[in-house]
Amino acid sequence: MGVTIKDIAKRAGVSVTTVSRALNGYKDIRPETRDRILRIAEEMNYRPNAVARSLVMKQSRTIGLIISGLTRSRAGHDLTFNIICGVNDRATEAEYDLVLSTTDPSRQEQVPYMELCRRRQLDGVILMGVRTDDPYLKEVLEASVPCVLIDVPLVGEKCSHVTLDNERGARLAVQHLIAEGHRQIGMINGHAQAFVSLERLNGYRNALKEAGIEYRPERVFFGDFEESSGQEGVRHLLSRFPETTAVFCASDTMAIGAIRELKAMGKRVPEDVSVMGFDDIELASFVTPLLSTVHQPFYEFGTRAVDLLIRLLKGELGTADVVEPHLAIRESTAPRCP
Amino acid sequence: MGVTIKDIAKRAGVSVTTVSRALNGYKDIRPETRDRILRIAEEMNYRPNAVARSLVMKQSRTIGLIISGLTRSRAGHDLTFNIICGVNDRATEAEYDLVLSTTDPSRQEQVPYMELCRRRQLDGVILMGVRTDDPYLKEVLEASVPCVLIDVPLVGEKCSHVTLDNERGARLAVQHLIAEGHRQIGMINGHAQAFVSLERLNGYRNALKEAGIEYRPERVFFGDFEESSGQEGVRHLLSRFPETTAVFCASDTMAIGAIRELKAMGKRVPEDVSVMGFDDIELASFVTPLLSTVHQPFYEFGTRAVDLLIRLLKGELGTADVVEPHLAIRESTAPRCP
DNA sequence: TTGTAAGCGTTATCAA
DNA sequence: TTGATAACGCTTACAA
Repeated sequence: MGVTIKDIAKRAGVSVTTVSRALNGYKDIRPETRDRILRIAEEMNYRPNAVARSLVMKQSRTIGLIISGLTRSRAGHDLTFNIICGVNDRATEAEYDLVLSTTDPSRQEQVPYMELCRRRQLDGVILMGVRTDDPYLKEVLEASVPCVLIDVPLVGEKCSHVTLDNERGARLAVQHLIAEGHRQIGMINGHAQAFVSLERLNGYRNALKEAGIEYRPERVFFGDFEESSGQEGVRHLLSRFPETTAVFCASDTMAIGAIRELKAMGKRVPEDVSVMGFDDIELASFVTPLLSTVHQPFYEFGTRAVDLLIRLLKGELGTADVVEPHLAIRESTAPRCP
Repeated sequence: MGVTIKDIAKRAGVSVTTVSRALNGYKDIRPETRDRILRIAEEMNYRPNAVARSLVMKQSRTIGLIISGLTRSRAGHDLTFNIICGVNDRATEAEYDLVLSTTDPSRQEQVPYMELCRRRQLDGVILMGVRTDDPYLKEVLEASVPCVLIDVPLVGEKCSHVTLDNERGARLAVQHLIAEGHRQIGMINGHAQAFVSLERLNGYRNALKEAGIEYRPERVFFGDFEESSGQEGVRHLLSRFPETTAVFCASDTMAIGAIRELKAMGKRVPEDVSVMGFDDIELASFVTPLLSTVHQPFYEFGTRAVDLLIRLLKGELGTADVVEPHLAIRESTAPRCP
């Protein structure tokens, strides 16, 4: 089937060593010999066997993209997809192959992190979707395989991460609401097992504090990033605090749910209640009203993750890459009506 | 670093052959020996090296998902993502690893199809996004590596495909429009290099023919599946045929563009003009008005593609898997106003 | 500048 | 039931 360097060696009347040297661009080889070998390889339509090479080189030029809970959440589609694209594009540029792998906490106990890496001789791993209580987490830090986490603020010798400055993003969002005159501001957060939820909550608290508004924990509803929990959150929040004029949501998907529920309750958005999202998914620019939100450059998260990983692969120490958030103000927020 | 069967052999006082046999569940081995080896492997935290195994077995238990033009089109996000999820889930179930790879026609001339397969010893490939004029196409049919195409109606000895019955889907869509009283029906098609465009055009023609409505080629605008070409299509169609009361679009994304443009022209949807989409992407259920469209089960395309591939891998002959379309009628279509 | 030979971790063939 | 040994396709000391 496949042409091997042995075949080329035979045809060129040299040893496999020489062929290997020619193919890999070593210079301790006579130019004519090299050219002849290259020509023959071309003629025979030779393709190197990456598997054999991996075996001897002990590295595969392959990186793993491990996504925890891929299909389970509908909320993360746009987000996940764009990260995948970013990772893929940058990995391709850098001539790394990409193996896609998904898990969920239940599966991880049988198939530990390292198994995935070792089995495929992955040079490095990009890991996303892990929760604070995820069993992978401790493995990652101890592991010998370089790893880049997305949205998990961990740094180790062989471990970097990329994430938005979530505290700042949330703070900007709530500051905006406050600047528009709102003071009765509720929050619909993600679940407490996501690092970003905690950070966004801090941003919310800090913005209130700065403005001299009392923080009340009962004003924060913990959902799960999905649309239905946005609806739930609104019901919960508005039944307890009917005076609420603005809601800050930790995801666009929940913001969409919130708006849906507000409409169902006969409230107008943004006239009666302003709603601020987080993520800036594609949908945010299509729903009615258009969503005001905190923009996250997901595609760039992907490319940056690969860059971080490549640096780790070169032996550099782990580091954090925190990207600056910025607001995308559209139609779902407005000055408080007097 | 890694524990190998050699290490186990040494510790167990047997040969590597015996270890291999024990690990692979052969029965020509004394149970006690086997159990002892298994226990030792467990103790030493042994993980098989898939790379070494691939080299000797000449198969990798890996399938390639090759996507042509992944990032270029914004239109295909939801579609592509769901197919990826389906492929991934099913592949994982069947214990195949997945390598993700993207190309575009320009890159293909340097990196031919077979190179990808051979380099990674892929057992099989799932290929999507290819156009009628794609250089990969002839390679695929000649290649020795089993391949499943998505939305490309090709069958070969080692080549299957999965696709919607696009002709039928389009026909149902246009029949619905006709049943609602429309007779002045334009079509905004995808580009002519997509197989599905041709099939959907046939569906449109056939539905008209059945109803005794004259087919006029000028009523068909060829776009590129993207939103902007939906807008363009509407401008084009309505300037020539102001009497148009319904537009059938070959993608939801174009339908959204079409609606946007109609609104900009001061037309109401669906009161003045009905708009029918195709795909049933997530967005279709969020835009205003909600999109009437032809549903495509993308996730299932992914799982079915893997199933087809596995059958090919078992030596079965290539086959077609054509899935039945069904309509999702929402708000963007309505009976023609008298 | 080139070749010999060992080795990467595994499976497979053949004898014992 | 077990063990040498070769093989998979490649890289790399080391020697010539």
